[in-house]
Amino acid sequence: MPLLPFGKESHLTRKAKELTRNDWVLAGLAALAEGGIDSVRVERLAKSLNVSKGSFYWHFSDRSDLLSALLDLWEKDFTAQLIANVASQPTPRARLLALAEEALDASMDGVDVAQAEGAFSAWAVLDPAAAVRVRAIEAQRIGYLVRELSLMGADTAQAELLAKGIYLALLGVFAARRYNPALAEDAVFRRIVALALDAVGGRRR
Amino acid sequence: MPLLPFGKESHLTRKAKELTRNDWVLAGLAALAEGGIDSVRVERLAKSLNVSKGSFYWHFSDRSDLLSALLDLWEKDFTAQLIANVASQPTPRARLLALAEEALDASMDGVDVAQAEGAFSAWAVLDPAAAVRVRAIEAQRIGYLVRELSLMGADTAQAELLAKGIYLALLGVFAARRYNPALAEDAVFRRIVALALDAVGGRRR
DNA sequence: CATTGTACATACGGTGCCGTATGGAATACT
DNA sequence: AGTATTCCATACGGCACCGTATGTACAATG
Repeated sequence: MPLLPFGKESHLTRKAKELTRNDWVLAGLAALAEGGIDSVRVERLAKSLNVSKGSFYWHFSDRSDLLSALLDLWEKDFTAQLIANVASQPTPRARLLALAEEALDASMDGVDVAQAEGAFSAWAVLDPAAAVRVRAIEAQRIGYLVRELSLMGADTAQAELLAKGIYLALLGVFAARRYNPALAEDAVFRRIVALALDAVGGRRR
Repeated sequence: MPLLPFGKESHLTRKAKELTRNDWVLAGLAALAEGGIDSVRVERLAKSLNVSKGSFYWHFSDRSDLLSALLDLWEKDFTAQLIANVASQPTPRARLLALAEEALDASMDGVDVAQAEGAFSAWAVLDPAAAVRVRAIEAQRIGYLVRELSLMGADTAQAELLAKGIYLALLGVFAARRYNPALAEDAVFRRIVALALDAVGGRRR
C-alpha cells in the first residue's frame, strides 16, 4: 500500500533502479493520455519501463488494479487542486477565468492533462466502473462552477445551464485537441467562457 | 464494389437471407456507436449477424476495408444531408437553430447518430487515417457555420470563433452523452447556440 | 553467515482476434 | 444437364495480451 516502502533507504542503498507502484501509475497515465485506455497494457508498459511483467504483478494484483489507481490519481490530484489554485483570486469572475486558463494549460509529470482528460472521458464510455468515478469528478467540477456563477448573481437554473455549457465546451476542447488541434484553439474556449460570464454578470464593454 | 450485385433478383429469388456488403457496414456502424471502434471486430460482427467470418472476408478484403466503408458512409450520408435539410429555412438564424435540433436528434437505421459521432471522434484520436477523414468532414461543418454566421453580420474572425465554439460544445455533447447523459442535456447546447447567435445578431428580448 | 523478504525475470497455458486456405451448397448460365 | 459463380462454413497458423507459477539476485536482518 505505501507508495515508498520505507522512505529513507529505498532508491539509494538499493540497486537504485527499482520501480515503485507509483512509477507504474505514472507510466500508465502517460500511456492513457497518449493512446487511450486500450494502450494501457501491462506488457507494453513493462517494455516501456525496461522491465518484465513480473515486476508489474508484484506491485499490482492485476490490470484493473492499475486502472483503479489511475482513477484514484485523477480524483485526488486534479479537480480539487485546480480549484484550490484559483481561490486567491478576488472575484468569482476572476476565479473562473483563471480556472479556464488552468484547464487549458495543466500538465503533470510531463503528461498533458488535457490529453489525459479526453482519454478519461473516452474511457468512461467503454467502462461503466470508470464512468461512475468520472461522473463523480465531473459533478464536483460542475458544482464548483455553479457556486461561482451563483455568486455572480445567476439563479439556480441559469447557473446550472451555463456551468454545464462551459464544461461541455471544455470536453469538446479536450476531445478535439487529440485529433484536430486547429479546432480546439484556446481562444475559442475563452470566447465561450466570456459569453457565459457576460450572460450572468451583465455585458462588459 | 456494387452494394447490391444486380438489384432485381438478389434477396428474393435467392435464399432470402444472404448478406450484402452494406449489411456489414450497418452492423459495423451500430457496433461503433455502441462500443467504439474497438468493438468493430469481424468475428464479433459475424456472431451478431449469425454468420461466419467466411462471409465477411468475401465482402471485404480485410478489417480496414470495413473501417474505410464506415468513413465513406459517414462522409456521404451525414453533414451534407443535414445541411440540405435546413436549407428551406428562411433566415441564417433559423437554419442554424434547425441544424442544432437536427444534430441533437439525428438517427440512422436505428443507430443514434450522436453516439456514433462521439465514437468517430474517439476513433480519430487513435487512428491517423481516420483523423484525416474526420477533420475533412468537420471542416465542411465548420465552414457552413461560418458562412451562415457571416450572413448574420459577423466578421470573419468573429464567425470562425463562434462556429468553432458551437461545434466544440456539440463535440462535448456527443462525448458526454455516452457516459454522463445528465451533463449533455439538449437545453445546455441550445443555450450555447443562443449565446453565440446573440453575440453576432444582436441581443434578442 | 545463514535466513528471510524484496523486486524482479522467465516460462507456460489460455483467450480473442486476424487473415488465409479450402471445401461445399445453392443459384445462374449455356 | 453440366459448369461456373456466388456466398458462406470450417479449419488452420499466428500474434498480442492476460494471469500464474516458479526461479533468482540482492538487500536487510538477526
